[in-house]
Amino acid sequence: MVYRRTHQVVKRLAARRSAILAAAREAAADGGMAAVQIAPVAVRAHVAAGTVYRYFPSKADLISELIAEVSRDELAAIRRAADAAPGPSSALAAAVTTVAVHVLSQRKLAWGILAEPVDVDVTASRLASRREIAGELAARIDAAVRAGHLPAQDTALAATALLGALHESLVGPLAPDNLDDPAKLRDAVQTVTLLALRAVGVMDARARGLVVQATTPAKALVGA
Amino acid sequence: MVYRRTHQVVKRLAARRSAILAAAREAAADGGMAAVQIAPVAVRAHVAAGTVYRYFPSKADLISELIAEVSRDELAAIRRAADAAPGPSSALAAAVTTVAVHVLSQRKLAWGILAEPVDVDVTASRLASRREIAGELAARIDAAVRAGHLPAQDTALAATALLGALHESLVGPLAPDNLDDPAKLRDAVQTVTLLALRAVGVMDARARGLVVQATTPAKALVGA
DNA sequence: GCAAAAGATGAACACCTATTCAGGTCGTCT
DNA sequence: AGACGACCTGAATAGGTGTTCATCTTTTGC
Repeated sequence: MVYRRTHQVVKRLAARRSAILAAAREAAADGGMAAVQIAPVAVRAHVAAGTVYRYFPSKADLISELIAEVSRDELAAIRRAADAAPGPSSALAAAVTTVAVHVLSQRKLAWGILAEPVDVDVTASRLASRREIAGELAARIDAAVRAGHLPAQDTALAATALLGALHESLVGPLAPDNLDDPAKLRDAVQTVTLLALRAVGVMDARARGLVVQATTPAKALVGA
Repeated sequence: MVYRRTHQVVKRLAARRSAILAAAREAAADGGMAAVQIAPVAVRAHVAAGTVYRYFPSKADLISELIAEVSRDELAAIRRAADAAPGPSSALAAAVTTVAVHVLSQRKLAWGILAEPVDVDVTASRLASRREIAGELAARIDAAVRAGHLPAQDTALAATALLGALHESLVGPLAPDNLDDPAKLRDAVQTVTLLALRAVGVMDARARGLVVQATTPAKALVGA
């Protein structure tokens, strides 16, 4: 006798898996990674603790997938914003702004994905996540360099530095804590974007223009 | 009968305390914060595990003091380098270079102090540490702004961003791993310093000059 | 409808390291 | 020297959470 999964069952299994991941994401979004514990996540997903282990070999795998998922979304958003820009410099500005906005709109989640201490080893997926995002930024910087808008430089290092600057200043422990006010929030995004653009060699005056352009379509996101 | 500590005993107690802290620092320097465990640290310091608790109420306190100590050293080095510079812009460049060099010369320790996951809560001392260093950088940026060398800006945010950029690009997970070669190491320091100076508004050409100036006295440190 | 297989359950287990504390040693005062 | 207090020791404890597994429930194939 050969047992075969019914289509319905396949769907239910997939749904459960998603539910568990979603539960983990919710937990992370509102309590940081520390809140991503097997038992509470299981409760949120309406399953038993043991069930989690039928879908993820270990907590480390669960968190790794969570990181990968968030990272994928982030990357897609960056590409979308950058591709919609009229030129390489605008694209870079848009990419930077997108990172800033996303990070700010989900601070706890971002902090958890990026740097919050976790009891299991998730360095590999964090590394992959950073590599993806930094890689995209590097590509945009490179495009601007090739277009002659920026001086030649080590784009990989520059991209990494930009990410560090964005993260530390917006969700790091020294990040201003009064960013609930949308106006301040937008200011922060603009300030940091300006810093980032100048860092890679955009002249001050031009950078200011790019920042304003890039922030305009992102305003809606900030509100969200 | 009133028991009084002999001078000799006072000295021995102080020495033990230092020994424990030093042991913790060594452990962190060669295995990261994860290696700072009570038992191994006690062994390194030639005392019993229980003795550690006669000097530090808890592991969190031990690590907090470790962070504070390293941070103090770092701050002193930054001030020394900056004060020795001929002008505000040079001072800023020197400060940034110093941070970069220090961080690179003790990567594991720096990573541990800054961001490595720890099982106890050390957010307070990490925060204090960042505040001190960022504050110093902010002061240097401010001086350059007042001297008319830089555009007006949110110096606190800028300082934070610079720190983030330095840390992420030099000791973060994406940091190049081939920095054992002194030449590459110097290149990395220069590249990042250049980025940082441009970020706060130093013009490209001038920034390049400042970087070279600032790196010259720091060469010796890089070798160390 | 029924047997066999897959899936789900959740209480019990395992593990790891910070922390404690009863007992021993050393230093201080008379 | 003797007695008392301070200090040190390190094996035992504690506590919290990821993981397992015997048992129950649901689904499949005939």
